Amino acid sequence: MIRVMIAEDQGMMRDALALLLGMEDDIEVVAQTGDGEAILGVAREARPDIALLDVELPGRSGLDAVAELRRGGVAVLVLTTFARPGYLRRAMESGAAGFLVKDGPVEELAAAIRRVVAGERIVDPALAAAALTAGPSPLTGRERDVLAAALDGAAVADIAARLHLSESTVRNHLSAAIGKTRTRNRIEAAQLARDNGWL
Amino acid sequence: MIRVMIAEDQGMMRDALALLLGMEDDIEVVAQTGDGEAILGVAREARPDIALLDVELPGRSGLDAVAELRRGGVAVLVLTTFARPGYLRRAMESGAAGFLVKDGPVEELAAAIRRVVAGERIVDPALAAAALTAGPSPLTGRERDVLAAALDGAAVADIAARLHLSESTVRNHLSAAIGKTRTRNRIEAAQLARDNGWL
DNA sequence: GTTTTCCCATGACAAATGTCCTGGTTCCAC
DNA sequence: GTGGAACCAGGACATTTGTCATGGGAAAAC
Repeated sequence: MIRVMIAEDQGMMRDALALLLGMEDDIEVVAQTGDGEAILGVAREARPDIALLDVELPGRSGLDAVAELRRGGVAVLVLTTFARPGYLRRAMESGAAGFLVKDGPVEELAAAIRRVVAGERIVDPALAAAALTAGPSPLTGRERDVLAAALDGAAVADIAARLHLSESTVRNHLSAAIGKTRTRNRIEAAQLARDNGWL
Repeated sequence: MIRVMIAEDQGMMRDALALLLGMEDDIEVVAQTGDGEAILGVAREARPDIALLDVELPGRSGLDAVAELRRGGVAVLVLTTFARPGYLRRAMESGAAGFLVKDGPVEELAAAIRRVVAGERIVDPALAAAALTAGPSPLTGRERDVLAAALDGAAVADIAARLHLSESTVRNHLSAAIGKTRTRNRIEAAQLARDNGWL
């Protein structure tokens, strides 16, 4: 019996996946949560063989929990809406055993779970190619911070205050990020970075 | 037997919903599509009693299809990830019989379908309140266009070219939109408008 | 037939943004 | 211990953005 836990914030999707997986003879859903913060605690409690993690979760990204779950002997299958190369890269670097996009048919899911438990690694081939061509993030830590803060339309002064920096420094980081992403302003830069999973 | 069609772009969600609804004794899933353009054609073919429509679909928003389905005698239940007041408003004004957010448990879905078929209207109370307090969109048609074009970080010159306007006109529309939304720049204005479902 | 609203457009101005330069610090790698 | 990279900061400058005043045309409302 394969013990599975599910971390997914959309209630309807979470329930549906749990019900469907529960119908498989060799799979048992032992825990569910919609909260990123709760993942590790729930896993410690339920001791699953494998965890199904969404990337975008309230509280804490599923990606942040991968390494720790791995250390606890739990295999991780990352499940996401967005096919972002940087997500795949981070998931794999943290030791995830598989990366699945929610676009595919449900049958893929149970199959992927079985293959992961059997020791295989699962990756969408098209996405893997994209991750390789896009390369790793060219951004430095601070550039990342500044872009993330710029994403919602904050002015330079706001960003500076939020990060405890001078306005000059913020503008320098922004300019560098715009240059590296070959975009024309902070917004394009921030959105490109987000879409590549660099934030 | 209630004949249901599903328009939803996430394959896994679509399959899962179809399977779950198919397990109900009185519900039969007669058609599925992941393409907004295809909704009307599929509905004509399958002649469902009720259509489950996602808002964000490739090709065409589910909201655009509501009025026409309604005219064809098909009840519409709008199902969306995002609880945006403007979506609810538009759905209801186009004649949708219900509006459900994907956050809730799956049991809600079958129940909502039965109630809609019985002639009731289904609305999330919290969301209805938000829609009422937020009021209708204050934006004029052109302001809407300009904000939508600004959403991805385009410069004034780009927007002007895209909409065949002068740069001055674009700046005037943007300024008006910023004023109406009580935001501080085009980005905040565009994001607020998007989050309210005004685009 | 007048008022209102929306649309388009200009010009002028202040403010914010993006670029480039300089120069300082720390930390790591070779 | 030297070079490189990341970090912080300031100043100067051109460009872009946002605001405001003004005015004309079209359509709908009264």
